Amino acid sequence: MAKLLLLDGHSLAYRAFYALPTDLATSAGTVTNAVYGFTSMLVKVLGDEKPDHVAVAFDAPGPTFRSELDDTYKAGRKETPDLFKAQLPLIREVLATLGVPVIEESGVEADDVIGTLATAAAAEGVDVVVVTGDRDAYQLVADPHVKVLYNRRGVSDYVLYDEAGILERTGVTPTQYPEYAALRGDTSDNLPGVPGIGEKTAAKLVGAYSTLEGVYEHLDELPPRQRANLAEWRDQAFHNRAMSLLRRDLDLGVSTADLRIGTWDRDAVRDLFTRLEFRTLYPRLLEAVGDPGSEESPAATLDVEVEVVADPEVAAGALRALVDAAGPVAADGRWTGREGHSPLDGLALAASPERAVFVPGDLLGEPGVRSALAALVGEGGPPVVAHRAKELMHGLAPVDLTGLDRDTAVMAYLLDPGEGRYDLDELVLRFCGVEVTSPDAVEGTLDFGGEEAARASGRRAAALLLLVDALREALEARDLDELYRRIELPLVHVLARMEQVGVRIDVEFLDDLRAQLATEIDDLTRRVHAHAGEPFALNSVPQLRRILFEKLGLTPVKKTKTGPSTDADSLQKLAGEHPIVADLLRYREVEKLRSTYADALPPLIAADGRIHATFNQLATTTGRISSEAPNLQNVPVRTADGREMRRAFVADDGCGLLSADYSQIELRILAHLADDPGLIDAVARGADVHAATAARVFGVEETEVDAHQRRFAKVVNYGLAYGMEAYGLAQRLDIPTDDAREILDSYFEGFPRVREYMDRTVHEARDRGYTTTIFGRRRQIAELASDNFRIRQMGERMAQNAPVQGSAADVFKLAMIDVDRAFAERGLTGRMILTVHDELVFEVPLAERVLTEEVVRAAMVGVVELRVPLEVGIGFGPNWAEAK
DNA sequence: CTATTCACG
DNA sequence: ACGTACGTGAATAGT
Repeated sequence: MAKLLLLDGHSLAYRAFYALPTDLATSAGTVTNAVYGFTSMLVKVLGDEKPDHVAVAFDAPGPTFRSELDDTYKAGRKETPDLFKAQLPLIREVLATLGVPVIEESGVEADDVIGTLATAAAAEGVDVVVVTGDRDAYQLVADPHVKVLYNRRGVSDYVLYDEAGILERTGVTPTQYPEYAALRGDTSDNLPGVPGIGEKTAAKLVGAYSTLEGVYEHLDELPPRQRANLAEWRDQAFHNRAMSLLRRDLDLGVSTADLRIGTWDRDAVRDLFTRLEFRTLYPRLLEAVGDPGSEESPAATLDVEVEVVADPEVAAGALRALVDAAGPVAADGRWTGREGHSPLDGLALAASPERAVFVPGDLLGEPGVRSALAALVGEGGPPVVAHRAKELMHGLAPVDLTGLDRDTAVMAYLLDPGEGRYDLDELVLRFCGVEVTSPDAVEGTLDFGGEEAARASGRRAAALLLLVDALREALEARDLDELYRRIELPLVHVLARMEQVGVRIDVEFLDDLRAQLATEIDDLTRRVHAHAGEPFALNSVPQLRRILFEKLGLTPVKKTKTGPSTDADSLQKLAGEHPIVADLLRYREVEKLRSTYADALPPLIAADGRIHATFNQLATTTGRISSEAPNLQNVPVRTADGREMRRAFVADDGCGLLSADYSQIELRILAHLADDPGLIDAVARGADVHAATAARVFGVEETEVDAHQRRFAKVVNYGLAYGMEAYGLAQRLDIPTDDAREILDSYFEGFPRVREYMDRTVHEARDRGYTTTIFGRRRQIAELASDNFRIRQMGERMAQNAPVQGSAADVFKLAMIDVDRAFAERGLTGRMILTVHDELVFEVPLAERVLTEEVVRAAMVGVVELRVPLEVGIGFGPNWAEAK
């Protein structure tokens, strides 16, 4: 039986456009999210439905019989974004290359074309599947030959409706659907339904009376409210029905036979997909529709022979054999618990994509196996490839992964730090077009002997060898390999060691602090309840809103999506209106300390009395490191009470904590990047950077700068790198926006190259689609191509900030590596324990303090030669609070 | 799962 | 009229 697939091109592409991020773009910056989404939908349904005929219908430009009937039709819709329109020609190009007929007819919509083609084909006995995101197509299912594959949302949420399915979903038959839709209305087409009649009532009425005419003949049988509304909205209802009825009798000049799937040019499709940078789609297309008759087809699945070794002797022998491998050796760790947080349950190793060995976890502890492993992955062994090597290092410890050469997750991060996810399976599919997941790995299968897990791990190790070549090529093509080798790769070792060392916690101190905070919270809770005149959940914003703005009648300052804001900024402004506000602010402060730090830290203390946070190298778009479980980069410091928390972070016996931080590193980076003589001079002169910049901006001697001027300059200095505007400056300085504008203007007059640099940076980012740092780190910024003014503006600020924040991150990471090396060279035993964007904290034996300070400073200051000197501040103390 | 708030650089 | 400085992680409430 023949089968015809009909797609509503416009509605599917539109869904894809909103479902996928617009940073899905080629490296040249062409946004392709709708093209990609639509094409992958097409490939998917071609594979699922295996039709022998196919066509895509588009809405023709210009008026249609519906807009003639109703000049407000679809008026409620937002204007079609340019970013979407620009992708339509590409979609047509994809379809043309694939040989899929595109049909559009002026005066009607895609749905009507589909209605016509479906009706004709069904009459010929052809099965029809209509793929669409438009519910009007439901009416076509009245014919038993026709089904609708409805795209509910996104690109992958589909449901296939036959007649029974429509009845179940809507409560009416396909034939009755237009009657039902007429009563219910369709807000997205600007067709209001009858008030008080929703899906349920509409279905009931149509079920009882079949048609609108039937409903209106029996109005007297209905409850008064419904009767009145139906009567009043009678014209609208009939209008709605006329609008949703599909045309099925168009003269399109094509017959079903014209839509038969033909051959397509394999090279042309591959070239097009390459140009669009669709790395996964080609193999998926081959999988879905088969090869259009050509010799060699790329391996879409991975054929790996995985040997599971069960004996220590055999395992050690296999490992020793790998040492002599000609090329790199890939390693994949297997955990049953949380990755990187428990011993390995097994390790797969591969020196070729065809073969892997899997060593079960219990064998890894055997002395013979361990020494063979140490020789394999340690110094002098072959280059090792791994994915998320830091976690593997934890799993292998005490064996050192000194031989690590390539961490594919880190490589993928450098290619696109905005991606956020770097799953091995996805990367291998994307970059190599190969499916890693074993075809015989059936979900839900019980894996008694761990055999399947072992095979999966072996396949991952083998796939790594394919992936690493593709990634290396991509890094080299973008000049990112130097950044990888010099900074990111050595950093993996430094971070792994930091996580293993951890930071010691003074539990007793923390307990005391916790008790104090709890007492104060109780007290404040009582006071706030008394002010409110009733108890309520203090942490609930809705409840607090009701108390403040309804019961107590305070004046809303600014609003959020859901109501007036209660953030600290707003509360501050309300402090004069009611005494509850001061207590509330204090409550928030103390509650934050308790919940986020005092209560959260103790459960994270390990058996060694230390907290081992995870430092994430792949988390930020700018290149910074982040910290989680816990976040040790936001431990309070700005207020005296908050700073107390830092006393809980202590040095081991006989040691102190040494804290070293770069002074104004971002401002210095900016001075360097902008090459502004004034700013370079102000920063280089040293004594007081903010006073020096103020002197230039306000045209006075540095010694004559008053406190206001210095504060203004300081806020501008910090805000500059973020693309701060007059309004933002005004907010922070609590001055009129006009005054802020004047300050900003004279600032840029004093440092003209800074403004030029900012403008240049944005332009370059717009042209290229990404920004770069001193060391070539890239950040893609798709927002710059947005048609939404606000999003585009945000993109401009990101583009201004990313090179500064990112270059500072480059320098800082390099400093971590250099300090680490210097410690080893100088025989220092201090250990790096924390990294906080521009601050490093070390646990240092008291006897080594002086030398360590010297070494740390020298390494940090000398890490890179900029147009301005780098400065480092150092403190030392028994705990983090006193190490400042 | 999202919104709000808030801690840090 | 809106929104307005970048980058994070975490707690809490509520749908």
